[in-house]
Amino acid sequence: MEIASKYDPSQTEDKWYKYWMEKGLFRSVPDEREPFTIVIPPPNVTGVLHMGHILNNTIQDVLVRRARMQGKNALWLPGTDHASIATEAKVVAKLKEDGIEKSSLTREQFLEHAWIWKEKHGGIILEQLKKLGASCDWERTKFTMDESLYQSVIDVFIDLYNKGLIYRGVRMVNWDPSALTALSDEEVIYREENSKLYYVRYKVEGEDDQWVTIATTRPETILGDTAVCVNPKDDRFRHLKGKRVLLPLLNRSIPIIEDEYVDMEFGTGCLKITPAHDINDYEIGIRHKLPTIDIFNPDGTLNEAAQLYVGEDRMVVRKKITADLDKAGNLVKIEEYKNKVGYSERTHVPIEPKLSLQWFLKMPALAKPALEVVENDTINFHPKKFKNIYRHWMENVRDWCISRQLWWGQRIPVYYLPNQEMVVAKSLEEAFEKAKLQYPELNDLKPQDLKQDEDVLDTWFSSWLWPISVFDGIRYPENPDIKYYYPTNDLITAPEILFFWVARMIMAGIEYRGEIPFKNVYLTGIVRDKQGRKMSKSLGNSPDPIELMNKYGADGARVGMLLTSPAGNDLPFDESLCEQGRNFSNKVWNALRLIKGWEVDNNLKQPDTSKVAVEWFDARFNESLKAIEDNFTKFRISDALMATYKLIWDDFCSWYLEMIKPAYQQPVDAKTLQQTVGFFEKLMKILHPFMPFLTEEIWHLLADRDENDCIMIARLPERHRINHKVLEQFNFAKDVIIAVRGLRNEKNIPMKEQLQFFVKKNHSQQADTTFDGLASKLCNLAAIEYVEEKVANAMSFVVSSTEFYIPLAGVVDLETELKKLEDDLVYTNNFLNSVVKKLGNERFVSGAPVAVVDLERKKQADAENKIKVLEEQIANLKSLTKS
RNA sequence: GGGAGUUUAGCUCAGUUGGUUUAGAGCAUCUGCCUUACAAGCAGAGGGUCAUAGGUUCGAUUCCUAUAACUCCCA
Repeated sequence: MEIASKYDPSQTEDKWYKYWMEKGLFRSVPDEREPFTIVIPPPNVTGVLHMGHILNNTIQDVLVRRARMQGKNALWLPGTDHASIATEAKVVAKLKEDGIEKSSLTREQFLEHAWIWKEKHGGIILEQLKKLGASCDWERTKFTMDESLYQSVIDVFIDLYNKGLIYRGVRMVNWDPSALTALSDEEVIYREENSKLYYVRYKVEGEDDQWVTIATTRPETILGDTAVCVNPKDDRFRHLKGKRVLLPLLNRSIPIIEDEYVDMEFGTGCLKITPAHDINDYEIGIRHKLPTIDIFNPDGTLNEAAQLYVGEDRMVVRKKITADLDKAGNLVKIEEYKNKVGYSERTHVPIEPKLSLQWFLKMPALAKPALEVVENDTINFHPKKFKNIYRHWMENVRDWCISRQLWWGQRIPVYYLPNQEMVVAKSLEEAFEKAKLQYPELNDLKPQDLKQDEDVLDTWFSSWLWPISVFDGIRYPENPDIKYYYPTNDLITAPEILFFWVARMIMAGIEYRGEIPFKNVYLTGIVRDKQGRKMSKSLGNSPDPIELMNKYGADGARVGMLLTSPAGNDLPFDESLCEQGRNFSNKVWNALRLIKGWEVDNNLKQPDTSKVAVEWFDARFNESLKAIEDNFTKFRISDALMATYKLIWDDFCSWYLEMIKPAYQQPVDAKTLQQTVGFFEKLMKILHPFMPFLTEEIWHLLADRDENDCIMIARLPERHRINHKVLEQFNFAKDVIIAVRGLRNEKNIPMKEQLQFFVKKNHSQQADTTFDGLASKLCNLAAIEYVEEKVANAMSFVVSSTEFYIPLAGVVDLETELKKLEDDLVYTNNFLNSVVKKLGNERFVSGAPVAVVDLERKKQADAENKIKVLEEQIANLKSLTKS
């Protein structure tokens, strides 16, 4: 069979994915095996695949494929998130393009459009994940607005309301005047801006020509001022205590109050207080029982309460009021000023702090057990450092604002009655029945008198149930799926949403299952570009993952992402990483080519060299396997991959295959071939979770297999005892081989030229000839001869305290040889000194553990032996140069 | 302003309760090779005052304190 010299992923990847799907290999149903479950962090329906998804989903696929190959019943459950605000913004924009205003539609009409949009665009990411090789059980794909998940959210709202944990209250929220909704803090982006600081003077009431000057970045909010505040320690304003000032333009009388909050150094040390439009002012307002005057309409224009500029936009008013203040003689000066302004992540308009009636969930009682399970390591974070951050947040947790002024999402199941009361119920019918019972005085109440709350719930209020609701465990807590798959095993997500999502899932898990939702949380790094900026679509600094996969193969891209992404560390992405992944694919591919290219001779006996090679590689394999397994238990995925990479590239390809490779056009013996194919299969199994496509292709090329015999459902190799002796023997031989190669390199001796080779053991050490045959083969030595005397006219080197000689008349340069030996001697002497110093220290010898002292003694003996040999050689060479 | 974290080779990172040859890996760099699996390759080499200053200890990259720089979170 002809095998191309370059591996071509486009010939294999789609083919095998289709094959796995057809065979139903991703499917999981409960059975008697141990389950292994991962639920996907559901991507937004608005999204397209970006580099963060590639990283995150590759890690999940690695873990789930490995678990499957360990014989567990592995389920990776996929799905998407309805992403309230992002999706609604997209749909609104799309409608606008078609000439439709959202305000012209009813709620039902709008939702119809939204569902059409979702059906069309919602599955893009999941389709793209298939190209990555994601081994999800697609038959179980869920969406946070599916009927069962929607109803679970409503049930939970009602339950928490009945438990007294949900309440309605006034709070300062981040208001998006364009989307007309409250935003969570994480949906606000702060940008440093060049703005202006306006100095405005207020006249002191009842005084002739006394003024107080304040500094503000937002002069338009003056119309909502209800006080002026100074620091009680500030002597400059002592005389103003108890007085009042007149608001410019309106001449409203407001008090001068004192509060420690005021920074005496900033501006004039005198602060205007607008409780309705600034979070700090709001808190001062509460402390001093100030009235609040809300001067803005929801869309950012001024309302009647402002008295002036009514109906005009806040940005326009800022210009107008500045001019009017100037005209009225109130404007003192304007300074250039840099400050941070919050913008809406979705609509990019400046957010407006706004007082608003919202629904809240009380957090402290939910947070307490959720902190405990992390503190006592029932749930483990990887890396551990996130435990501190988590604790800090959970100890300072604030109530959760769960309402959003949107249509796309789970509508709040609260119904308002004509008598200003409300009932909470699953449906209008139920609410109606409840209302009649609770308020019999409303005797002619009709269903249409009930008005359901217009708002929907925060998207996180549905995703915090995800690990339960995907198995319908809220509505049917005893169903077989939830009982089998919950709690899930590992959650892979980004640190940015540790609080908003992870913490809340833990709370929901404990509240509704009495059990944690997952055992391990692996926090990935953030994918950044070379300048350290987060990769994002808006910056346009992200490569298209699909093109990346086309260019380097999905396997190559997966390896590229994993290689330099230790948990929790940011990953400055570089395409060359994927190139490295592709190169590795090709290396593995060519190992296959080599093996498949050999003729087998069944009459041939296995050479001793191959027998030794097999013994060594078996030991090396088990040694690496131990390290890889260890890395996996610690969630050090990139280290596990690197260990696998080196085992294959360095140990298998560079050493083992060279050891057993038959001479050109010579056949290989059957036993060696069979053992080598066995090794290759084991290596492919270990590699499979990282590079699923390549390994499946090779699996089927290595042997004729039954159509159901796929590597993705094969069992991982078992680890056997490690033969440490052969590893030590090899390490010595390896040093010798590298030294010979170095000499060839240095002296320009081609590989073809065979070398004479002499070995002189010292200090009555016995020669170990186990690897002699392999050394001869790999270095092209004529023979290895053991001698008692030094060899003259030869190049030489020392490994440990054994001398090696390669006689080569003409090329030996005594001066260089001498220099090399002397350098080596200096190094070894320095080393010996450090050891001797340590051992000469009385308190070290008596204080350090015996094993440590013994080790130092052995180092000393080794170094002394080597020094003796080096000194002899130097003396010998010196006598030659003289003569 | 409060809290957390980071600082080890040109880059990205390991370094597991302080001792495992005067610190390791991958990539990059340099040198020599188109050697009949692979130039997406082979063989070899160089490269670090472990951020700085103190302290504890027989011994510190590792523990403590201070300083500096950067990052993130909260306000």
